[in-house]
Amino acid sequence: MTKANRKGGTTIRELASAAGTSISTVSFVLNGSWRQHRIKEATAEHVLAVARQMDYQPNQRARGLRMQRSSLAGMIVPHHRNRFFAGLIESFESEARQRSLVPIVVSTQRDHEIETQVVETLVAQQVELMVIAGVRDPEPLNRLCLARGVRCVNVDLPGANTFSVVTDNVGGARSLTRWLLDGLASRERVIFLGGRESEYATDQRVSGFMAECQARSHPVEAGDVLRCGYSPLAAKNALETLFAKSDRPPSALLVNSITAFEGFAMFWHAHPELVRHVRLACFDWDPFAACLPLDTVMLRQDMETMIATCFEWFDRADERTGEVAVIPPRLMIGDPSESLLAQEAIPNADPHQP
Amino acid sequence: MTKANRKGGTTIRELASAAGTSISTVSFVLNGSWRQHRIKEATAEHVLAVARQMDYQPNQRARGLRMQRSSLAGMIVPHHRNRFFAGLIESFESEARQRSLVPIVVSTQRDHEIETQVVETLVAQQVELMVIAGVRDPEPLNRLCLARGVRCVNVDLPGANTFSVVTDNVGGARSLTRWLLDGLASRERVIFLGGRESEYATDQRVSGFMAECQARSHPVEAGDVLRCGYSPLAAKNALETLFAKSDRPPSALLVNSITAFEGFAMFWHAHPELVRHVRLACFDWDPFAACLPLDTVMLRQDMETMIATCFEWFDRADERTGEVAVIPPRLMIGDPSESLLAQEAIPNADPHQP
DNA sequence: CTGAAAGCGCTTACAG
DNA sequence: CTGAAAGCGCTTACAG
Repeated sequence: MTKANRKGGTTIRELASAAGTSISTVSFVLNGSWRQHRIKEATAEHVLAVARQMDYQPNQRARGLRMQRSSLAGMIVPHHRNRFFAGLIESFESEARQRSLVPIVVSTQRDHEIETQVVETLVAQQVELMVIAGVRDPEPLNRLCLARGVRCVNVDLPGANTFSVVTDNVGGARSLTRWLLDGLASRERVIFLGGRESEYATDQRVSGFMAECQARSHPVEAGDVLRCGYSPLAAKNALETLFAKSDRPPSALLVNSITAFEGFAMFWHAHPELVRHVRLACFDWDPFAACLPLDTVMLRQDMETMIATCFEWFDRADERTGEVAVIPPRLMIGDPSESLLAQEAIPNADPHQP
Repeated sequence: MTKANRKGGTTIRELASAAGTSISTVSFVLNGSWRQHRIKEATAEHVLAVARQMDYQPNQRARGLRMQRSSLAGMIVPHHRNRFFAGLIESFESEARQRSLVPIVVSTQRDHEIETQVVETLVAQQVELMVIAGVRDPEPLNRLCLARGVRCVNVDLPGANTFSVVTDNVGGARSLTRWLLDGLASRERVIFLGGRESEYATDQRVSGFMAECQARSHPVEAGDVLRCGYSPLAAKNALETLFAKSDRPPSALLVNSITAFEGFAMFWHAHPELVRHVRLACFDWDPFAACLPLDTVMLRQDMETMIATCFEWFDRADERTGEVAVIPPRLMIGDPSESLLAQEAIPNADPHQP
């Protein structure tokens, strides 16, 4: 009957008095446990009707306080600007919603300060689970979570003190390299471009690259692996240097990550003639990148399965501390539309633990 | 001294007893109001020390319940898969954080059911403000917010019952069209591609397109405006039809939105020869799209200013119901790197209210 | 200078 | 079949 309060809407107390019953009865009815409490069907229906009429929504914060659960699911990512993280986020949201959790995704700009601050905030909100994606050093963050009893999993870059889920970096890099080397003469040069020094994902991908070259007896020299970082500009500059001073320009390029590929695109835009006949492989996927009129193969990480694997782990109560689940990616060749893509499974994606 | 509890860490009660003082004192000290309560400096320091030692973090849910504020800031977006929404999200996060609010961004897949459900959930969490971005019909959602006293603003698509912030669609479309028509003979055909029938943004952009054509006395026929929707496939199909049956193929193309541009890229990938010499303009921006070796101009919406305008409105307490703030976008010509871009302001971005 | 107490809006034994 | 009461972890008048 009464209009909603100045703030936050109707309370259960107001609802109870409007329905002419006690607070407990309302609570039982609303939470569906009224049969067990042998509440009259008529009473239940009446309460429900009044609730609807007053447009009652329980205050989740009070509910959470009392029940010691928040119904919140937390996730941090470096940013939102590529398909890999966008895909992780959307999968996360969908899995969270399926479990009636409100997904809270926050980006942290790869800044350790912000990462720490955001994780602390989310933990203080008592999120029920936490996904930590794309963080270089997840272990301090894992500790923050675990200290307050929040289960967390690392995605993309693993950590020793909880469960982690990563792409099959070695297998993926091998497949890309295999494709690059096909039909390449052994004197033709193949380059690995992008990624960081002493970083898990790059280490793995370089080792896949090297392994495949070795298997094909394709020579690789020290200067052929350019870990110039992930930024577009750094990749572009590395390419400038490479093509400027080399008497033996590369015939094939394995680009590590879509951001480095952005740098390649910039270089190509500036010097189209230099890279016209270079074979290209990229460890990541983007619909526009896939449309560039170049001989390109891209690799799409399986974000859906990665996130599903996280939630499977959340759902079960088992430990698996330090374990790493390895998810095979997919090669994307040919038609640039995601749905219509020629997909090729990565063979023998053998799980391995660091 | 004591280790954190099984769940949720130390409580203020535990902290008080460990510090040998009362709960109130602890609370005053922690919230910085201890000077006003004339608490001894020594006591304050001691409490702080113990808090640090026990790694105390106040339970935000209890705090929020008591103080009637959540410290949460809500936002909904259709998805995370393009730079426009990614930019809006990152700006939103940054503005929210500057105000000590936890940003909660949830994507809703342009599905009205999900939109409603998510807004209800966020409102039930008593978010302190709400940004509703890219929603076709924001008014029911506005009502949900307002009914519970949550201030909300619409971004991208306006609504009548609150404040809204949109890009200068008319001015932006005019600038793109002006660029397209430059040097085009009047018998050469120019096409508007993408967007929906009877949708605010498309209506505005089409009217900007028509206005500029008229101003230049460039003829436009009925079949030259193809509102085929936003999906890549729809755009691709529209292009197939256009180029198949037309005896007079288009010389210039204004593509409405980056998703429609994806469809163009697919078409181009399939029929490179057909569009080699077509001038291209796109109402949106993407770094890879900007690298395509085509004669292209892109328009970058000013996400930062759009979100800043929302927060300015949140900060002040004024009404401005039904008002629409119009934010000028920027033309992006030439160098594909975002930071190095040749930027050109859109002239006379005159605010207009629907 | 500090503490005991009420109360934010819920849930859930417990008593009848 | 239903209600009164305790308590989740905080903040803040109020009393001393």
